[in-house]
Amino acid sequence: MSNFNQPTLQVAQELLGDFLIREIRGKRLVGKIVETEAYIGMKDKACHASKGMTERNKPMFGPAGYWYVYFVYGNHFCLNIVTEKQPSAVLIRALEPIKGMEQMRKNRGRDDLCSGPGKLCQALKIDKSLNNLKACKKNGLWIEKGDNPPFVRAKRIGVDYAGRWADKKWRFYIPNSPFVSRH
DNA sequence: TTATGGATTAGCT
DNA sequence: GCTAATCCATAAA
Repeated sequence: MSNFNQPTLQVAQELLGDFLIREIRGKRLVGKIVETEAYIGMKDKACHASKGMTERNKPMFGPAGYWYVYFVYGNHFCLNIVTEKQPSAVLIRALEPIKGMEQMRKNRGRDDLCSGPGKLCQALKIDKSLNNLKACKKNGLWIEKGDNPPFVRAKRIGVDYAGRWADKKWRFYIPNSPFVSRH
């Protein structure tokens, strides 16, 4: 996946199997993307952009291919890649750790490394300093193409407040992977 | 200036 | 299965 300026559902599906690469002081942490969710436009009540542009969500109103990182529940960061023209993004929910597991384990303080949006941000040291930066090597966080695996689609998680939008099957993951988030 | 609640996680029953 | 923890962004006043 290199062009994020295309329909969000398509980006969310094509990202599965791609590699998320984090480079810190020359050291690389690598994970394969195994779970994503699409948040699409201002009508989608589950999407932060549905309330209009705010200080927090403004990266989604910018160009595709930029990171949208936000803080939730007083504890956790979530990593999204901005897509297409309308304010939309794909939430990266889980990774299969590929490289740099020792460092991830240090960052996390436990063996459960990347099986959730908050977990993978902690494992890869992703925080608001990356917010609204382009996904490229220069910024130390980018995506490289991998093989497209078979996947299934399901309802998004944690958005029950969004009414009928909560029923949209806009979550994609690799079935039977031990690395996807629980629930 | 104050109040509210969340795109979660960890720990416990 | 259930829920406390935790704090920033947002909305209300």
